[in-house]
Amino acid sequence: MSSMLNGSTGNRLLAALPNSDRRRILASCETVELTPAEVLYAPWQPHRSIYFPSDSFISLIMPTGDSSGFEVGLVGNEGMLGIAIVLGSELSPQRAVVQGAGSALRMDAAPLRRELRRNKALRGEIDRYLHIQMGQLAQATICAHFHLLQARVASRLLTTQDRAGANTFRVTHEVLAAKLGVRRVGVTEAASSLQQRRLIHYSRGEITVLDRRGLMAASCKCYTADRESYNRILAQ
Amino acid sequence: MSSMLNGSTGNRLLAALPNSDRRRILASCETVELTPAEVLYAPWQPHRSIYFPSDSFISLIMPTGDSSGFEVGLVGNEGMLGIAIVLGSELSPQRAVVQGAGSALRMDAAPLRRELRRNKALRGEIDRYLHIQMGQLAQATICAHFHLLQARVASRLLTTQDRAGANTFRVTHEVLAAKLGVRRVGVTEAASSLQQRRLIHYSRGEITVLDRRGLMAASCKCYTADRESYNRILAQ
DNA sequence: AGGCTAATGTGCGCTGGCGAGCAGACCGGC
DNA sequence: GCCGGTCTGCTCGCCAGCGCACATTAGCCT
Repeated sequence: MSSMLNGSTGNRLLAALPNSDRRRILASCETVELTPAEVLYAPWQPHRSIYFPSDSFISLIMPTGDSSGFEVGLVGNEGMLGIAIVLGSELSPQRAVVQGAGSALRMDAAPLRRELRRNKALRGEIDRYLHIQMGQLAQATICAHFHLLQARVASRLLTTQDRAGANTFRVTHEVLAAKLGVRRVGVTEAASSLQQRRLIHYSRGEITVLDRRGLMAASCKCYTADRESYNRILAQ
Repeated sequence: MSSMLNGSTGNRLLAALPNSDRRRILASCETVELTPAEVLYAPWQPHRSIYFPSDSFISLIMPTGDSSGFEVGLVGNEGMLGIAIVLGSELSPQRAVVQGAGSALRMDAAPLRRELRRNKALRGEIDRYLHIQMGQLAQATICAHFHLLQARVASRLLTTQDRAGANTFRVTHEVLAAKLGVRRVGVTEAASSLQQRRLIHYSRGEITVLDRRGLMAASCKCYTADRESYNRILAQ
Protein backbone atom coordinates (compact mmCIF):
# COMPACT_ATOMS: atom_id res chain seq x y z
CA MET A 1 0.00 0.00 0.00
CA SER A 2 2.83 2.40 0.76
CA SER A 3 4.33 1.48 -2.58
CA MET A 4 1.12 2.62 -4.17
CA LEU A 5 1.30 5.94 -2.45
CA ASN A 6 4.76 6.30 -3.88
CA GLY A 7 3.23 5.81 -7.22
CA SER A 8 4.46 2.40 -8.27
CA THR A 9 1.20 0.84 -9.29
CA GLY A 10 2.29 -1.60 -11.93
CA ASN A 11 0.43 0.34 -14.58
CA ARG A 12 2.85 1.62 -17.16
CA LEU A 13 0.64 4.36 -18.52
CA LEU A 14 0.45 5.93 -15.09
CA ALA A 15 4.11 5.22 -14.52
CA ALA A 16 4.99 7.47 -17.44
CA LEU A 17 3.45 10.48 -15.70
CA PRO A 18 5.33 12.99 -13.55
CA ASN A 19 5.28 11.97 -9.88
CA SER A 20 3.10 14.81 -8.70
CA ASP A 21 0.44 14.17 -11.35
CA ARG A 22 0.42 10.49 -10.68
CA ARG A 23 0.05 10.92 -6.97
CA ARG A 24 -2.93 13.18 -7.40
CA ILE A 25 -4.56 10.72 -9.77
CA LEU A 26 -3.95 7.83 -7.44
CA ALA A 27 -5.76 9.70 -4.73
CA SER A 28 -8.93 9.40 -6.81
CA CYS A 29 -8.39 5.72 -7.55
CA GLU A 30 -9.20 2.64 -5.64
CA THR A 31 -7.63 -0.75 -6.11
CA VAL A 32 -9.97 -3.51 -7.20
CA GLU A 33 -9.46 -7.20 -7.77
CA LEU A 34 -10.75 -8.42 -11.10
CA THR A 35 -11.91 -11.98 -11.53
CA PRO A 36 -11.90 -13.83 -14.85
CA ALA A 37 -15.04 -13.50 -16.97
CA GLU A 38 -16.18 -10.48 -14.97
CA VAL A 39 -17.96 -8.05 -17.27
CA LEU A 40 -16.79 -4.46 -16.76
CA TYR A 41 -18.66 -2.84 -19.61
CA ALA A 42 -21.71 -4.05 -21.47
CA PRO A 43 -22.32 -2.81 -25.03
CA TRP A 44 -23.98 0.60 -25.13
CA GLN A 45 -24.41 0.69 -21.38
CA PRO A 46 -23.07 3.85 -19.73
CA HIS A 47 -19.65 3.36 -18.20
CA ARG A 48 -19.23 4.68 -14.71
CA SER A 49 -15.50 4.17 -14.23
CA ILE A 50 -12.28 3.54 -16.02
CA TYR A 51 -9.62 1.01 -15.15
CA PHE A 52 -5.84 1.00 -15.14
CA PRO A 53 -4.84 -2.67 -15.01
CA SER A 54 -1.83 -3.56 -12.92
CA ASP A 55 -1.41 -7.26 -13.40
CA SER A 56 -4.84 -8.05 -14.76
CA PHE A 57 -5.84 -7.81 -18.39
CA ILE A 58 -9.10 -7.22 -20.14
CA SER A 59 -10.63 -8.25 -23.48
CA LEU A 60 -12.58 -5.86 -25.66
CA ILE A 61 -15.26 -7.77 -27.50
CA MET A 62 -17.49 -6.63 -30.31
CA PRO A 63 -20.89 -8.30 -30.38
CA THR A 64 -21.48 -10.24 -33.59
CA GLY A 65 -25.17 -10.67 -33.27
CA ASP A 66 -25.21 -14.41 -33.47
CA SER A 67 -22.49 -15.91 -31.36
CA SER A 68 -20.24 -14.93 -28.53
CA GLY A 69 -18.59 -11.94 -30.15
CA PHE A 70 -15.20 -11.22 -31.53
CA GLU A 71 -12.21 -9.83 -29.68
CA VAL A 72 -10.94 -6.53 -31.07
CA GLY A 73 -8.55 -5.49 -28.35
CA LEU A 74 -6.68 -6.42 -25.24
CA VAL A 75 -5.90 -4.02 -22.41
CA GLY A 76 -3.06 -4.80 -20.05
CA ASN A 77 -0.89 -2.76 -17.74
CA GLU A 78 0.41 -0.80 -20.73
CA GLY A 79 -2.86 1.04 -21.06
CA MET A 80 -6.31 1.73 -19.77
CA LEU A 81 -9.90 0.68 -20.20
CA GLY A 82 -12.52 3.34 -20.72
CA ILE A 83 -11.37 5.38 -23.65
CA ALA A 84 -14.94 6.33 -24.43
CA ILE A 85 -15.07 8.43 -21.28
CA VAL A 86 -11.87 10.20 -22.17
CA LEU A 87 -13.37 10.94 -25.55
CA GLY A 88 -16.32 12.65 -23.97
CA SER A 89 -18.82 9.86 -24.33
CA GLU A 90 -19.77 7.14 -21.96
CA LEU A 91 -20.98 4.65 -24.49
CA SER A 92 -19.18 2.22 -26.69
CA PRO A 93 -20.26 -0.74 -28.78
CA GLN A 94 -17.87 -3.14 -27.10
CA ARG A 95 -18.09 -5.44 -24.16
CA ALA A 96 -15.17 -5.47 -21.73
CA VAL A 97 -14.49 -8.79 -20.07
CA VAL A 98 -11.74 -9.65 -17.63
CA GLN A 99 -9.49 -12.25 -19.13
CA GLY A 100 -6.57 -12.36 -16.75
CA ALA A 101 -7.26 -12.15 -13.03
CA GLY A 102 -5.42 -9.56 -11.02
CA SER A 103 -5.72 -6.08 -9.68
CA ALA A 104 -6.47 -2.79 -11.35
CA LEU A 105 -6.98 0.79 -10.33
CA ARG A 106 -10.49 2.07 -10.78
CA MET A 107 -11.32 5.72 -11.16
CA ASP A 108 -14.74 7.27 -11.50
CA ALA A 109 -15.68 9.21 -14.58
CA ALA A 110 -16.17 12.53 -12.80
CA PRO A 111 -12.72 12.86 -11.20
CA LEU A 112 -11.16 11.63 -14.41
CA ARG A 113 -12.85 14.34 -16.41
CA ARG A 114 -11.84 16.91 -13.84
CA GLU A 115 -8.27 15.69 -13.99
CA LEU A 116 -8.17 15.67 -17.78
CA ARG A 117 -9.26 19.28 -17.91
CA ARG A 118 -6.07 20.55 -16.34
CA ASN A 119 -3.62 17.67 -16.62
CA LYS A 120 -1.89 17.85 -20.00
CA ALA A 121 0.48 15.03 -19.21
CA LEU A 122 -2.27 12.52 -18.55
CA ARG A 123 -4.09 13.44 -21.69
CA GLY A 124 -0.85 13.16 -23.64
CA GLU A 125 -0.17 9.66 -22.41
CA ILE A 126 -3.69 8.57 -23.13
CA ASP A 127 -3.47 10.06 -26.61
CA ARG A 128 -0.35 8.09 -27.29
CA TYR A 129 -2.06 4.95 -26.09
CA LEU A 130 -5.07 5.71 -28.25
CA HIS A 131 -2.92 6.09 -31.28
CA ILE A 132 -1.26 2.77 -30.64
CA GLN A 133 -4.60 1.08 -30.09
CA MET A 134 -5.89 2.35 -33.41
CA GLY A 135 -2.85 1.00 -35.18
CA GLN A 136 -3.28 -2.37 -33.57
CA LEU A 137 -6.94 -2.43 -34.43
CA ALA A 138 -6.12 -1.78 -38.06
CA GLN A 139 -3.53 -4.51 -38.01
CA ALA A 140 -5.99 -6.89 -36.38
CA THR A 141 -8.38 -6.33 -39.27
CA ILE A 142 -5.75 -7.54 -41.67
CA CYS A 143 -4.77 -10.41 -39.46
CA ALA A 144 -8.28 -11.77 -39.15
CA HIS A 145 -8.83 -11.47 -42.86
CA PHE A 146 -5.61 -12.73 -44.39
CA HIS A 147 -3.61 -14.85 -42.03
CA LEU A 148 -3.75 -18.58 -41.52
CA LEU A 149 -5.35 -19.80 -38.38
CA GLN A 150 -2.28 -21.45 -36.97
CA ALA A 151 -0.27 -18.25 -37.29
CA ARG A 152 -3.05 -16.31 -35.64
CA VAL A 153 -3.17 -18.73 -32.75
CA ALA A 154 0.57 -18.42 -32.25
CA SER A 155 0.39 -14.66 -32.41
CA ARG A 156 -2.47 -14.55 -29.96
CA LEU A 157 -0.66 -16.75 -27.48
CA LEU A 158 2.32 -14.44 -27.58
CA THR A 159 0.30 -11.34 -26.82
CA THR A 160 -1.49 -13.16 -24.03
CA GLN A 161 1.84 -14.21 -22.61
CA ASP A 162 2.98 -10.58 -22.65
CA ARG A 163 -0.11 -9.30 -20.92
CA ALA A 164 -0.10 -12.12 -18.38
CA GLY A 165 3.58 -11.57 -17.66
CA ALA A 166 4.15 -15.30 -17.27
CA ASN A 167 4.71 -18.12 -19.69
CA THR A 168 1.96 -20.23 -18.26
CA PHE A 169 -1.62 -19.06 -18.30
CA ARG A 170 -5.12 -20.43 -18.53
CA VAL A 171 -7.05 -20.45 -21.82
CA THR A 172 -9.11 -23.25 -23.25
CA HIS A 173 -9.36 -23.93 -26.95
CA GLU A 174 -12.98 -22.99 -26.71
CA VAL A 175 -12.47 -19.43 -25.51
CA LEU A 176 -9.47 -18.92 -27.74
CA ALA A 177 -11.63 -19.93 -30.68
CA ALA A 178 -14.28 -17.41 -29.66
CA LYS A 179 -11.70 -14.64 -29.48
CA LEU A 180 -10.33 -15.47 -32.89
CA GLY A 181 -13.73 -15.93 -34.43
CA VAL A 182 -13.17 -19.54 -35.52
CA ARG A 183 -14.33 -23.04 -34.58
CA ARG A 184 -13.01 -24.73 -31.51
CA VAL A 185 -11.80 -27.60 -33.69
CA GLY A 186 -9.71 -25.21 -35.71
CA VAL A 187 -7.89 -24.07 -32.62
CA THR A 188 -7.42 -27.64 -31.45
CA GLU A 189 -5.77 -28.53 -34.73
CA ALA A 190 -3.54 -25.48 -34.73
CA ALA A 191 -2.57 -25.87 -31.10
CA SER A 192 -1.94 -29.53 -31.56
CA SER A 193 0.48 -28.80 -34.37
CA LEU A 194 2.28 -26.19 -32.29
CA GLN A 195 2.54 -28.67 -29.45
CA GLN A 196 3.98 -31.36 -31.68
CA ARG A 197 6.63 -28.90 -32.70
CA ARG A 198 7.49 -28.39 -29.01
CA LEU A 199 6.63 -24.71 -29.16
CA ILE A 200 3.93 -24.90 -26.52
CA HIS A 201 2.45 -27.34 -24.10
CA TYR A 202 -1.14 -27.41 -23.05
CA SER A 203 -3.48 -29.48 -21.00
CA ARG A 204 -7.03 -28.78 -19.99
CA GLY A 205 -6.94 -25.04 -20.25
CA GLU A 206 -3.41 -24.46 -19.06
CA ILE A 207 -1.05 -23.31 -21.73
CA THR A 208 2.71 -23.02 -21.40
CA VAL A 209 4.95 -21.34 -23.92
CA LEU A 210 8.01 -23.55 -24.26
CA ASP A 211 9.87 -21.89 -27.11
CA ARG A 212 9.10 -18.23 -27.47
CA ARG A 213 11.45 -17.78 -30.41
CA GLY A 214 9.94 -20.65 -32.30
CA LEU A 215 6.46 -19.43 -31.56
CA MET A 216 7.31 -16.04 -32.97
CA ALA A 217 8.56 -17.70 -36.12
CA ALA A 218 5.31 -19.63 -36.39
CA SER A 219 3.17 -16.57 -35.79
CA CYS A 220 2.06 -14.05 -38.36
CA LYS A 221 4.00 -10.84 -38.49
CA CYS A 222 1.24 -8.94 -36.75
CA TYR A 223 2.80 -9.65 -33.43
CA THR A 224 6.17 -8.16 -34.24
CA ALA A 225 4.57 -5.47 -36.38
CA ASP A 226 2.46 -4.38 -33.43
CA ARG A 227 5.42 -4.20 -31.11
CA GLU A 228 7.40 -2.32 -33.70
CA SER A 229 4.73 0.27 -34.28
CA TYR A 230 4.35 0.58 -30.53
CA ASN A 231 8.02 1.46 -30.29
CA ARG A 232 7.95 3.78 -33.25
CA ILE A 233 5.16 5.82 -31.76
CA LEU A 234 6.64 5.91 -28.29
CA ALA A 235 10.04 6.85 -29.67
CA GLN A 236 8.61 10.16 -30.82
CA MET B 1 -14.72 32.37 -51.05
CA SER B 2 -16.85 34.77 -49.04
CA SER B 3 -18.95 31.79 -48.02
CA MET B 4 -15.82 30.25 -46.65
CA LEU B 5 -15.12 33.30 -44.57
CA ASN B 6 -18.59 32.95 -43.18
CA GLY B 7 -17.66 29.50 -42.15
CA SER B 8 -19.69 27.29 -44.45
CA THR B 9 -16.97 25.00 -45.69
CA GLY B 10 -18.84 21.83 -46.40
CA ASN B 11 -16.95 20.03 -43.64
CA ARG B 12 -19.34 18.87 -41.00
CA LEU B 13 -16.82 18.49 -38.23
CA LEU B 14 -15.91 22.15 -38.55
CA ALA B 15 -19.55 23.06 -39.00
CA ALA B 16 -20.28 21.73 -35.54
CA LEU B 17 -17.98 24.30 -33.96
CA PRO B 18 -19.04 27.69 -32.60
CA ASN B 19 -18.75 30.36 -35.27
CA SER B 20 -15.91 32.26 -33.63
CA ASP B 21 -13.79 29.14 -33.23
CA ARG B 22 -14.45 28.05 -36.75
CA ARG B 23 -13.55 31.38 -38.22
CA ARG B 24 -10.24 31.44 -36.38
CA ILE B 25 -9.45 27.94 -37.59
CA LEU B 26 -10.35 28.77 -41.15
CA ALA B 27 -7.88 31.61 -41.05
CA SER B 28 -5.11 29.02 -40.68
CA CYS B 29 -6.46 26.82 -43.44
CA GLU B 30 -6.08 26.89 -47.15
CA THR B 31 -8.34 25.26 -49.67
CA VAL B 32 -6.75 22.57 -51.81
CA GLU B 33 -8.06 20.50 -54.67
CA LEU B 34 -7.45 16.80 -54.27
CA THR B 35 -7.09 14.57 -57.29
CA PRO B 36 -7.87 10.85 -57.28
CA ALA B 37 -5.01 8.51 -56.34
CA GLU B 38 -3.05 11.40 -54.84
CA VAL B 39 -1.09 10.18 -51.82
CA LEU B 40 -1.45 12.50 -48.83
CA TYR B 41 0.37 10.40 -46.25
CA ALA B 42 2.88 7.62 -46.78
CA PRO B 43 3.28 4.97 -44.07
CA TRP B 44 5.58 6.09 -41.25
CA GLN B 45 6.46 9.30 -43.03
CA PRO B 46 6.00 12.45 -40.94
CA HIS B 47 2.74 14.23 -41.70
CA ARG B 48 3.00 17.96 -42.18
CA SER B 49 -0.67 18.89 -42.42
CA ILE B 50 -4.13 17.70 -41.70
CA TYR B 51 -7.14 17.84 -44.01
CA PHE B 52 -10.81 18.58 -43.56
CA PRO B 53 -12.50 17.22 -46.68
CA SER B 54 -15.36 19.24 -48.10
CA ASP B 55 -16.57 17.22 -51.03
CA SER B 56 -13.54 14.98 -51.47
CA PHE B 57 -12.97 11.74 -49.61
CA ILE B 58 -9.88 9.83 -48.64
CA SER B 59 -8.98 6.17 -48.11
CA LEU B 60 -6.87 4.99 -45.20
CA ILE B 61 -4.88 1.98 -46.29
CA MET B 62 -2.80 -0.40 -44.21
CA PRO B 63 0.17 -1.89 -46.04
CA THR B 64 -0.06 -5.67 -46.24
CA GLY B 65 3.51 -6.38 -47.19
CA ASP B 66 2.77 -8.23 -50.35
CA SER B 67 0.07 -6.54 -52.35
CA SER B 68 -1.60 -3.19 -52.60
CA GLY B 69 -2.77 -2.89 -49.03
CA PHE B 70 -6.09 -3.07 -47.32
CA GLU B 71 -8.50 -0.26 -46.64
CA VAL B 72 -9.25 0.32 -42.96
CA GLY B 73 -11.03 3.63 -43.11
CA LEU B 74 -12.67 6.28 -45.19
CA VAL B 75 -12.61 9.97 -44.39
CA GLY B 76 -15.24 12.25 -45.87
CA ASN B 77 -16.69 15.61 -44.95
CA GLU B 78 -17.91 14.20 -41.65
CA GLY B 79 -14.39 14.09 -40.29
CA MET B 80 -10.74 14.82 -40.73
CA LEU B 81 -7.52 13.24 -41.89
CA GLY B 82 -4.51 13.48 -39.63
CA ILE B 83 -5.55 12.10 -36.32
CA ALA B 84 -1.98 11.15 -35.53
CA ILE B 85 -1.06 14.80 -35.26
CA VAL B 86 -3.92 15.49 -32.91
CA LEU B 87 -2.71 12.60 -30.80
CA GLY B 88 0.70 14.15 -30.44
CA SER B 89 2.51 12.06 -32.99
CA GLU B 90 3.18 12.69 -36.62
CA LEU B 91 3.55 9.11 -37.69
CA SER B 92 1.05 6.45 -38.52
CA PRO B 93 1.25 3.08 -40.20
CA GLN B 94 -1.37 3.92 -42.79
CA ARG B 95 -1.27 5.37 -46.23
CA ALA B 96 -3.82 8.06 -47.08
CA VAL B 97 -4.95 8.11 -50.68
CA VAL B 98 -7.52 10.38 -52.29
CA GLN B 99 -10.39 8.34 -53.54
CA GLY B 100 -12.96 10.95 -54.45
CA ALA B 101 -11.82 14.12 -56.15
CA GLY B 102 -12.85 17.41 -54.67
CA SER B 103 -11.70 20.11 -52.33
CA ALA B 104 -10.51 20.02 -48.76
CA LEU B 105 -9.17 22.44 -46.21
CA ARG B 106 -5.54 21.93 -45.30
CA MET B 107 -4.06 23.10 -42.05
CA ASP B 108 -0.45 22.82 -40.97
CA ALA B 109 0.50 20.86 -37.90
CA ALA B 110 1.86 23.81 -35.94
CA PRO B 111 -1.24 26.04 -36.03
CA LEU B 112 -3.40 23.01 -35.35
CA ARG B 113 -1.43 22.18 -32.23
CA ARG B 114 -1.61 25.78 -31.13
CA GLU B 115 -5.34 25.80 -31.69
CA LEU B 116 -5.89 22.53 -29.85
CA ARG B 117 -4.12 23.85 -26.79
CA ARG B 118 -6.78 26.42 -26.06
CA ASN B 119 -9.77 25.37 -28.14
CA LYS B 120 -11.79 22.86 -26.14
CA ALA B 121 -14.59 22.72 -28.66
CA LEU B 122 -12.35 21.61 -31.50
CA ARG B 123 -10.76 18.94 -29.40
CA GLY B 124 -14.20 17.80 -28.30
CA GLU B 125 -15.43 17.41 -31.84
CA ILE B 126 -12.32 15.55 -32.86
CA ASP B 127 -12.64 13.27 -29.85
CA ARG B 128 -16.14 12.41 -30.85
CA TYR B 129 -14.98 11.67 -34.36
CA LEU B 130 -12.15 9.54 -33.03
CA HIS B 131 -14.54 7.52 -30.98
CA ILE B 132 -16.74 6.89 -33.97
CA GLN B 133 -13.76 5.93 -36.09
CA MET B 134 -12.65 3.36 -33.54
CA GLY B 135 -16.07 1.84 -33.49
CA GLN B 136 -16.14 1.59 -37.24
CA LEU B 137 -12.70 0.08 -37.32
CA ALA B 138 -13.80 -2.59 -34.89
CA GLN B 139 -16.87 -3.27 -36.98
CA ALA B 140 -14.75 -3.46 -40.11
CA THR B 141 -12.67 -6.17 -38.52
CA ILE B 142 -15.74 -8.29 -38.07
CA CYS B 143 -17.02 -7.48 -41.53
CA ALA B 144 -13.84 -8.55 -43.28
CA HIS B 145 -13.68 -11.74 -41.28
CA PHE B 146 -17.26 -12.99 -41.26
CA HIS B 147 -19.34 -11.51 -43.98
CA LEU B 148 -19.93 -12.79 -47.48
CA LEU B 149 -18.22 -10.95 -50.24
CA GLN B 150 -21.37 -9.86 -52.00
CA ALA B 151 -22.72 -8.29 -48.84
CA ARG B 152 -19.42 -6.53 -48.27
CA VAL B 153 -19.44 -5.15 -51.79
CA ALA B 154 -22.97 -3.84 -51.33
CA SER B 155 -22.06 -2.29 -48.01
CA ARG B 156 -18.96 -0.68 -49.43
CA LEU B 157 -20.86 0.81 -52.32
CA LEU B 158 -23.32 2.38 -49.93
CA THR B 159 -20.65 4.06 -47.86
CA THR B 160 -18.95 5.28 -51.00
CA GLN B 161 -22.22 6.69 -52.19
CA ASP B 162 -22.62 8.55 -48.90
CA ARG B 163 -19.16 10.01 -49.00
CA ALA B 164 -19.43 10.92 -52.64
CA GLY B 165 -22.80 12.53 -52.07
CA ALA B 166 -24.05 11.28 -55.43
CA ASN B 167 -25.45 8.01 -56.65
CA THR B 168 -23.02 7.72 -59.51
CA PHE B 169 -19.31 7.53 -58.89
CA ARG B 170 -16.19 5.99 -60.37
CA VAL B 171 -14.71 2.75 -59.03
CA THR B 172 -13.42 -0.18 -61.01
CA HIS B 173 -13.75 -3.75 -59.84
CA GLU B 174 -10.00 -3.84 -59.58
CA VAL B 175 -9.66 -1.08 -57.01
CA LEU B 176 -12.74 -2.17 -55.13
CA ALA B 177 -11.19 -5.61 -54.83
CA ALA B 178 -8.00 -4.11 -53.45
CA LYS B 179 -9.92 -2.17 -50.84
CA LEU B 180 -11.85 -5.22 -49.75
CA GLY B 181 -8.80 -7.47 -49.81
CA VAL B 182 -10.20 -9.93 -52.32
CA ARG B 183 -9.66 -10.96 -55.94
CA ARG B 184 -10.91 -8.80 -58.71
CA VAL B 185 -12.90 -11.74 -60.03
CA GLY B 186 -14.71 -12.00 -56.75
CA VAL B 187 -15.90 -8.43 -57.05
CA THR B 188 -16.92 -8.96 -60.65
CA GLU B 189 -19.11 -11.87 -59.64
CA ALA B 190 -20.67 -10.03 -56.73
CA ALA B 191 -21.24 -6.86 -58.73
CA SER B 192 -22.64 -8.83 -61.61
CA SER B 193 -25.18 -10.44 -59.34
CA LEU B 194 -26.17 -7.07 -57.86
CA GLN B 195 -26.57 -5.71 -61.34
CA GLN B 196 -28.77 -8.57 -62.45
CA ARG B 197 -30.98 -7.81 -59.49
CA ARG B 198 -31.28 -4.22 -60.74
CA LEU B 199 -29.74 -2.83 -57.56
CA ILE B 200 -26.84 -1.17 -59.32
CA HIS B 201 -25.60 -0.47 -62.80
CA TYR B 202 -21.99 -0.30 -63.78
CA SER B 203 -19.91 0.05 -66.85
CA ARG B 204 -16.19 0.52 -67.16
CA GLY B 205 -15.56 2.04 -63.79
CA GLU B 206 -18.72 4.04 -63.44
CA ILE B 207 -21.11 2.71 -60.84
CA THR B 208 -24.66 3.88 -60.31
CA VAL B 209 -26.82 2.91 -57.37
CA LEU B 210 -30.27 2.21 -58.76
CA ASP B 211 -32.08 0.86 -55.73
CA ARG B 212 -30.66 2.08 -52.47
CA ARG B 213 -33.21 0.21 -50.39
CA GLY B 214 -32.53 -3.04 -52.13
CA LEU B 215 -28.81 -2.54 -51.83
CA MET B 216 -29.14 -2.03 -48.11
CA ALA B 217 -31.05 -5.27 -47.88
CA ALA B 218 -28.30 -7.04 -49.80
CA SER B 219 -25.54 -5.53 -47.68
CA CYS B 220 -24.25 -6.82 -44.39
CA LYS B 221 -25.51 -5.08 -41.32
CA CYS B 222 -22.24 -3.26 -40.85
CA TYR B 223 -23.51 -0.40 -42.89
CA THR B 224 -26.58 0.26 -40.81
CA ALA B 225 -24.75 -0.67 -37.62
CA ASP B 226 -22.12 1.96 -38.37
CA ARG B 227 -24.68 4.64 -38.98
CA GLU B 228 -26.54 3.66 -35.87
CA SER B 229 -23.49 3.80 -33.66
CA TYR B 230 -22.62 7.13 -35.26
CA ASN B 231 -25.98 8.47 -34.18
CA ARG B 232 -25.80 6.95 -30.74
CA ILE B 233 -22.51 8.61 -30.03
CA LEU B 234 -23.51 11.95 -31.46
CA ALA B 235 -26.79 11.87 -29.57
CA GLN B 236 -24.77 12.17 -26.36
C1' DA C 1 -11.61 2.61 -89.60
C1' DG C 2 -8.20 0.30 -87.14
C1' DG C 3 -5.61 -0.60 -83.11
C1' DC C 4 -4.50 -0.31 -78.31
C1' DT C 5 -5.53 -0.55 -73.49
C1' DA C 6 -8.29 -0.69 -69.59
C1' DA C 7 -12.21 -2.99 -67.85
C1' DT C 8 -15.03 -6.95 -67.49
C1' DG C 9 -16.45 -12.04 -68.05
C1' DT C 10 -15.54 -17.14 -67.54
C1' DG C 11 -13.58 -21.64 -66.42
C1' DC C 12 -11.10 -24.98 -63.42
C1' DG C 13 -8.96 -27.26 -59.77
C1' DC C 14 -7.65 -26.35 -55.06
C1' DT C 15 -7.86 -25.50 -50.01
C1' DG C 16 -8.79 -23.40 -45.48
C1' DG C 17 -12.09 -23.18 -42.63
C1' DC C 18 -17.18 -24.36 -41.51
C1' DG C 19 -20.98 -27.22 -39.34
C1' DA C 20 -22.34 -31.03 -37.03
C1' DG C 21 -21.75 -34.85 -34.52
C1' DC C 22 -19.40 -38.18 -31.71
C1' DA C 23 -15.48 -40.50 -29.01
C1' DG C 24 -12.10 -40.54 -25.58
C1' DA C 25 -9.55 -38.37 -21.68
C1' DC C 26 -8.93 -35.99 -17.66
C1' DC C 27 -10.45 -33.89 -13.21
C1' DG C 28 -13.03 -32.90 -9.21
C1' DG C 29 -16.63 -34.21 -6.05
C1' DC C 30 -19.41 -37.51 -3.66
C1' DG D 1 -14.13 -45.87 -6.89
C1' DC D 2 -17.54 -44.07 -9.55
C1' DC D 3 -19.93 -40.32 -11.79
C1' DG D 4 -20.51 -36.07 -14.40
C1' DG D 5 -18.87 -32.31 -16.52
C1' DT D 6 -15.19 -30.06 -18.93
C1' DC D 7 -11.65 -30.29 -22.21
C1' DT D 8 -9.57 -32.29 -26.21
C1' DG D 9 -9.28 -35.32 -30.55
C1' DC D 10 -11.22 -36.88 -34.93
C1' DT D 11 -14.24 -37.46 -39.16
C1' DC D 12 -17.07 -36.28 -43.07
C1' DG D 13 -19.26 -33.48 -46.47
C1' DC D 14 -19.43 -28.77 -47.90
C1' DC D 15 -18.46 -24.16 -49.84
C1' DA D 16 -16.55 -19.35 -50.33
C1' DG D 17 -12.92 -17.55 -52.03
C1' DC D 18 -8.19 -18.34 -54.16
C1' DG D 19 -4.75 -18.51 -58.04
C1' DC D 20 -4.12 -18.79 -62.63
C1' DA D 21 -5.04 -18.34 -67.30
C1' DC D 22 -7.57 -16.77 -71.09
C1' DA D 23 -11.62 -14.60 -73.70
C1' DT D 24 -14.30 -10.66 -74.65
C1' DT D 25 -15.88 -5.91 -74.77
C1' DA D 26 -15.95 -0.88 -74.64
C1' DG D 27 -13.90 3.35 -75.05
C1' DC D 28 -10.01 6.37 -76.72
C1' DC D 29 -6.44 7.91 -79.84
C1' DT D 30 -4.64 8.57 -84.35
